[in-house]
Amino acid sequence: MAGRRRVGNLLALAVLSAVVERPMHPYEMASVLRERGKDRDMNIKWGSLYTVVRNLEKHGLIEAVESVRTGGRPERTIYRITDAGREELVDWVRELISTPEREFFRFEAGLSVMVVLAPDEVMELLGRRLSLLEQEIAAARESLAAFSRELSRMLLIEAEFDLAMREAEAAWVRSLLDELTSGSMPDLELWRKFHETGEIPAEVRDMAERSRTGNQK
Amino acid sequence: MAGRRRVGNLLALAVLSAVVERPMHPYEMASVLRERGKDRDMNIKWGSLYTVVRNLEKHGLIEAVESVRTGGRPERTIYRITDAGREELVDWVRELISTPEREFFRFEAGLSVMVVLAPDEVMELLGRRLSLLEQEIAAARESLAAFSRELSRMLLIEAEFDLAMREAEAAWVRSLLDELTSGSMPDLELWRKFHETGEIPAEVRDMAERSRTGNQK
DNA sequence: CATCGTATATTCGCAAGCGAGTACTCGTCA
DNA sequence: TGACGAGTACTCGCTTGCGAATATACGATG
Repeated sequence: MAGRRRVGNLLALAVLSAVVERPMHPYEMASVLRERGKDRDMNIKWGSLYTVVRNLEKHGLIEAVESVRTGGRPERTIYRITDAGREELVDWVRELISTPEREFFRFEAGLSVMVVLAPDEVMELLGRRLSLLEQEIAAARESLAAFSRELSRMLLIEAEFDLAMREAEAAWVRSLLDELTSGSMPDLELWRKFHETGEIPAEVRDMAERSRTGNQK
Repeated sequence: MAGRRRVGNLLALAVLSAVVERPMHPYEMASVLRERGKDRDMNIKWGSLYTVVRNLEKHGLIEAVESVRTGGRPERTIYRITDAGREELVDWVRELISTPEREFFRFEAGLSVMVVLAPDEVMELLGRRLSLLEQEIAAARESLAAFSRELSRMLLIEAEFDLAMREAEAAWVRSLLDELTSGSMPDLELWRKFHETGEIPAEVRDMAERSRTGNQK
């Protein structure tokens, strides 16, 4: 999965951002990252931690400093970041911030095959989505407000972004739902017919077949 | 990766949505899906096609009908959807539409570690992102308009969603950039200092350490 | 009719990812 | 004092994902 990154997993970014402050052993990285809520910003699976650390070492981005044994615990290997690692970290962050990447929302996949359901069911499902979204937004807003009282905004910027995206999604769903329920969405009757008749409309499919070429990106 | 889905890869959803119309062999599924632009709605890697098809068969969601040989071409196995497959398809779409799932934007990961860069650099990078986003949006808008001329809106709904999300992102970035350049973002001076001094501020980190608990979800 | 490019159709093998398991330690509460 | 639960620290092994390779057919072109 590397792409241009030698270790592609975002957990590697998190690890680098931890060891850049001081040398640590893997379990400590996990604690630090958890404490800072990084597992909420990235999709971190702790099962991958040791694999990722090993790969980072293999590529010279971090290096083992020493192995200490405290009490009877298993031996812990302490890693520190290398110059190459520091460079990778900075370069990676630059890229993540400066370069928009196509995100594939699971919702989008759902929308793109929604015609397998009846329109009325879709409306109901969208309604459910909207109300769940609203709940989440309320909770997120509240928790953000709570944190803001003791934390600089700059450290909460990701949470603000996340909130903004959810609000945008909710707004979009709301407007789609309006169009569907008010009946102002074109071809809605056609769609409904398919589901009473049974199957997919040759005419529309043909249209689809025809034009699909030369899209952006 | 399955979760509750027996075959977790979204390519499996696409495959099901293709074979629900008529039996096909794998390569034909690929052509059909490509033609319909499904590879733009989901993050499809064609290298996974045969693995996914095999897994779908293994779980009884599709089944082989026959193997035909046309000319000297390699033998093609034709699959049709089963009742279980139809059920899975419908249920999956229901879930995708009704249940919002936390998406992990790569940008968010970047934001969450942006403090490793100097504030002025971040502003520059955000500027670059914004202009790239604007280009993409313009292109997407244009291509959507082109398609709309010959295609029902309902078949372009995903593209509309995608566009809306990008617009929301652009708006958010623009407003962040404004706050940073106008200097209205709090603690900006503190941040700048770190980078002249050299390192991360104990005070702020401590704040961070303290409060992180009981977030939403 | 030799050649070349494009479409057809699939296989292979490595490596990444990660859920689940292991094993030990320490504090505490009865 | 011994049992228990929570935390510490890591390992294992299966599965999935996917880039790259393979091999043949077909039509166009010189």
